[in-house]
Amino acid sequence: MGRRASRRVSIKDIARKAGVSHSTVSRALRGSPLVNPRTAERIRRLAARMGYVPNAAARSLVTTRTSIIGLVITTLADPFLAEIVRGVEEVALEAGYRLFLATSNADPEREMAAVRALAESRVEGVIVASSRVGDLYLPHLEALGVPIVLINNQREEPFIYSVASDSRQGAVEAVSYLVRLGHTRIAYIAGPPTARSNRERLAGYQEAMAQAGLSVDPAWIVEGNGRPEGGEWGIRRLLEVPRRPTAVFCYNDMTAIGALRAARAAGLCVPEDLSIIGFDDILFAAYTEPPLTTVAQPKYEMGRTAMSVLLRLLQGERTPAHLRLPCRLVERASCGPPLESAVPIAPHLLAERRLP
Amino acid sequence: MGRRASRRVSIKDIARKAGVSHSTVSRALRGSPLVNPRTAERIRRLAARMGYVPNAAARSLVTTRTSIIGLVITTLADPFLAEIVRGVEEVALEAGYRLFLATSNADPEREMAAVRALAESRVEGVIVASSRVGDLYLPHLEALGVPIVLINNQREEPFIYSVASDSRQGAVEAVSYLVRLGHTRIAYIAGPPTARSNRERLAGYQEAMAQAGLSVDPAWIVEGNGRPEGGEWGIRRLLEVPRRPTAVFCYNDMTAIGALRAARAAGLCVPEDLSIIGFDDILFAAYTEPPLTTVAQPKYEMGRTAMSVLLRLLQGERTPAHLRLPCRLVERASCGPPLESAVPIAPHLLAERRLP
DNA sequence: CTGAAAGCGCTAACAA
DNA sequence: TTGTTAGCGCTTTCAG
Repeated sequence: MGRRASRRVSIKDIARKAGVSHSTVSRALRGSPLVNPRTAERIRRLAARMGYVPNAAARSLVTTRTSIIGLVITTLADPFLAEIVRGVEEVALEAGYRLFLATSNADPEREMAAVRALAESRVEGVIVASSRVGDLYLPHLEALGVPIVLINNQREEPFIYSVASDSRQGAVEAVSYLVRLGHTRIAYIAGPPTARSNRERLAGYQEAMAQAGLSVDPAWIVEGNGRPEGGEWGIRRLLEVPRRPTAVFCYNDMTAIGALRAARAAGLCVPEDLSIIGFDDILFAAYTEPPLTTVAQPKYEMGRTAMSVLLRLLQGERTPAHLRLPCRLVERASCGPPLESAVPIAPHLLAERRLP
Repeated sequence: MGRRASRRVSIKDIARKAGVSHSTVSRALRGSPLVNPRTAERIRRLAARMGYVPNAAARSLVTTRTSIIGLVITTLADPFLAEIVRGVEEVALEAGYRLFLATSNADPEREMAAVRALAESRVEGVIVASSRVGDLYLPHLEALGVPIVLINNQREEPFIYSVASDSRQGAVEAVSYLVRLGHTRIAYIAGPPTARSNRERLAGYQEAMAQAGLSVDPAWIVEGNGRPEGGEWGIRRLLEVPRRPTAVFCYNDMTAIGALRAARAAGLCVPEDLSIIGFDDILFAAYTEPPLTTVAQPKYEMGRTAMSVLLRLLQGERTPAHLRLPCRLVERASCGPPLESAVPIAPHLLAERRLP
């Protein structure tokens, strides 16, 4: 009620009022067993009444512990990150840690400023949740001398801790789903060639095809860039291939959105003429036309896991350096069995086919 | 290069090596004029070489300033927030402030924990960037006794500082655009009835209609909920209205996405049979089918402005309590002139009309 | 221009 | 069980 902001009350103020020493107050407030339970209770009540709020700076100065974790993100604009951050924060809070936000927007100057801020506030650990961390950034982060956990890092950093989703397994999941649907000619529209996730998804695609005894026409693997344009190019290229695929596995949902658009522009019906499957399960995937079947990454769990790993490192415990969390198929409406006809129906006949 | 993490170097360490007192080092490092420029330079070089990093906790203990701003967000999952946070962070960084993240996910317990964390770390100010802040939350935040700036707050808090986009003006923008296109029968699919933004957009809609000398059939104003389902219901209702509208202004883009879907399901072509306009310009608006014409809120600017207002408050300067930033029309492809025919063409004729 | 000394709010020996 | 004392790393008087 009467908590005013003017000069905050300190343990000394409480001590004076309670007629004890400030160390007794300190002990009582932290639940030390070295205080008479009755005085302890009295002190706690008094502290509450006086509106006492511990000063984190003072405490950390003497304990040399700050209970702060640096959360490094390239950009919040990545719709992917929200759930990850939620997971991180939840575990952090439970363990009494706070989150310091450091976004860099891929600007080197900002990155340096962010690292400096993290250093000055003496973060105890760092979680990097950004697909692409600047080449210079990571070394500077390491110079902080605190444990670092990377989430879904695109480059391989063997010397560091990381949590990632199992892109390869997710890709296998997607492609074998298409195989079960009856497809035999399945294409892959790739993402950024340097991205690790792209290499893994490609590997998963090839593995699933091989497992199904299906051969892969090299023309079915086309380049993309992880954005809608990439999906559009991809579909256009794919439409010219002699043995035209009946299903397309896309590097990610943004690519799939472009693919959907290009397919429509070419007069193809999804999924009747072409099945399209994405990867990521972004918020928007449920609202495309048709709603996008995709592979969901365990975002929230990755966040939780990363923070748990960091916690273990902070307690000096051993923990596996690289964790992989499985992905999960999300069936919506952009995939279906292939049409009986070997060749997709020409666009000008499409309208007819819609009449039952 | 040999920056190791073992016991950090302090100004005393530097002082010893430089043969001066630690206060001289302190002065030199902060660029005080009370030091011989030459020794100052020498000290700074030495500090850099020794890998000195100031200890924010120690400094803030004596200055009683923390340079920390609390950033309160309900959830990062709102795609809307990313740009706002970017703006906030940019200004904060420029001014030497750091951001402390406090998300609550609308969980009262989490909210309390978050407030406590903010209090203990002695944030100097708070920015609340969440459409809906818990009824209990705000009073607790105010008990912190530090300036608070709300961004796009949905309830009216007359006693507090706020930055918001001008929803009414944005709505006028949207509706008069439809009027210019030639529409006279324009509907509004509303958002959450309690939301301030909804009331303002409705007011803007009515204002623009009146300005254009157009009467509003009450049946053209239908309920929604700010999510795609709301848009779907809305369209279904609107399709049954005797004087059927030729254009629909939606409370937000998510509503518009639902509207788009329902229109398609009803066999209507957008924009030929029905123009649809959204609000917010979420990332996804560019990728709907057809790409959504909408009204963009100045997200980034709101973030910057909010932080600037906070800065001014922190410096004890006067600043307007409530700021409104204008919205801006983003033309894409979901709006067009109304068809000459008074009644939309029946679905089975649509295919024909596409061939010219 | 520089140094000595005090103290920010707290924790943690060490005594009593 | 409690109080006394020292000190975390820094800024800031106050004297020189």
